[in-house]
Amino acid sequence: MSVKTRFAPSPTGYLHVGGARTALFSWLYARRHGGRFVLRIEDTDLERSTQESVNAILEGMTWLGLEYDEGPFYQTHRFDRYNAIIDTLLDKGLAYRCNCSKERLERLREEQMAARQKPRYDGHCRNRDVSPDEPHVIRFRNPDEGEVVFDDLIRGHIRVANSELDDLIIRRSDGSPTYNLTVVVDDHDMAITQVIRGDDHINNTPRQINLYRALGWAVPQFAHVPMILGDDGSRLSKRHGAVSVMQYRDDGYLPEALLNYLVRLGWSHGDQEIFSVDEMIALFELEAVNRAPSTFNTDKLKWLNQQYIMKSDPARVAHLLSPHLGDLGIDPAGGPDLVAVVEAQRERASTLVELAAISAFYYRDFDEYDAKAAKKAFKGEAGQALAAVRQRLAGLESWEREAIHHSVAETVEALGVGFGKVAMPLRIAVTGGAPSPDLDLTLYLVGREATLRRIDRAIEHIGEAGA
RNA sequence: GUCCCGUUCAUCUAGAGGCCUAGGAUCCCAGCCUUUCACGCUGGUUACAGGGGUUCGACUCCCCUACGGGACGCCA
Repeated sequence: MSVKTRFAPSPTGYLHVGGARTALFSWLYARRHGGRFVLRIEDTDLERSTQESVNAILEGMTWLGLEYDEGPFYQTHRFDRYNAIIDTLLDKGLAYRCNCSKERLERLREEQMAARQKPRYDGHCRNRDVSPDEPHVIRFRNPDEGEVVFDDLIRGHIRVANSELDDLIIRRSDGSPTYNLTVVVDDHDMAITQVIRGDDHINNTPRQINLYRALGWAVPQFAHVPMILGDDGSRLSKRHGAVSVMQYRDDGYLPEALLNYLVRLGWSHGDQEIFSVDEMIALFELEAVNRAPSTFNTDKLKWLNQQYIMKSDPARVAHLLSPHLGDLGIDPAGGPDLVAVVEAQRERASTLVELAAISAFYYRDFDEYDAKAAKKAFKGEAGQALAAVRQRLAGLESWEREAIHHSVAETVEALGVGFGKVAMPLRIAVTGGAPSPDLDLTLYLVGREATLRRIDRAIEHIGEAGA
């Protein structure tokens, strides 16, 4: 049977990093085995599901490049199918109507807790033959005896006694089907071969297996991936900072960097840290996924992001950088070639937001000098050095790196000082103190006009400070 | 409370009984490189949760304890 996996989020919020990793693992498994990947929207909770959330999830999947082969399917479009299955179960006596009041259920629960027992429905309505005409829910008749055993592809052998389970509700009193029923019907109907999902579902699995059996369906394989924790060891949530995948785009991360970070969170292939998407596909194994939950670490994500900024095609980085420059009010079209700027600055930033910030000076005069850098550079004979080098730069026939370099070198020689005495003030004068590459390259990219203008400004600044 | 699952450096992880005086990566520290900042390079600090077994030998197997997480919804 050919492999088919799925990602089945409920649209009650944005796509968060935990869901994204589950989707990634599922997607990788399908790609690795030449199978198909399905996207299914589990929107049976009419109260909380929203179209905005569906859009946000779709947008996140697209940004990460997790393209699906089928779907998105919506469970709300399949109610007839679910109801048909429920009716079958009812006819066969494998499900029954229950009209227990919330009060009774609440009391039962409290009694069981008090008696140090696991709260579970007591089967009160199993043989009461509740009329279809009165308000009721439908419960699945879970087996009383025996146990459910399954081999989780990640967790291994798991066994749960049926006595631990109870008769779960499969249709609400408003007539809508519930999760545990719909997920089974869908995974069966869509011929899912490996159910890869978060391990918060591990306790649901035995119930679902009982449903498969009652319906006479083949049980798929399961793989429960551990969850992602925040830096305080609790389940990752908004209070830990960015959890929305799209937030990472806005914060200047490349999708492939996030993907690489996510794939290494809970999975490994020896000592390898950097994986292209093709490598992930070629090497991914569910068997190598860790059983323990892991903590999200932004420092490592940043390092990976920097690696990708440094090694990716500069034209692509430039393309992704543009909107971040736009956020700063900069239109790169009005200055040096953005690709050249990216090549010059790329190893100095760990996010595109940082890259934009340290590259702004190529496109516009900065507001003020970095205090520390200015203090260090604009002292002693800095003014004279700047004036001297300005003269040479102004007289250059062509504005080329080599010529610029010679101008600086000649100034250094003429003044009989160390290289830094000229280079430092010049660099700060032109960049304001922002991280920058070789001086000649920096000046070349900034251009003659802006360079000379900024040198004059620095000389003036030094004069004011000295006076 | 009951059940399920988990536990190697601060963090992500390697380790499938001897290869382990536990390896890699991030972070941190020191040094080198250097006209700034980085990148890069070199080195350093730091871990098998605890206790019992099994074994000639245990990070690896078993048990208990502790700690952590999850589930126990007419949520998914």
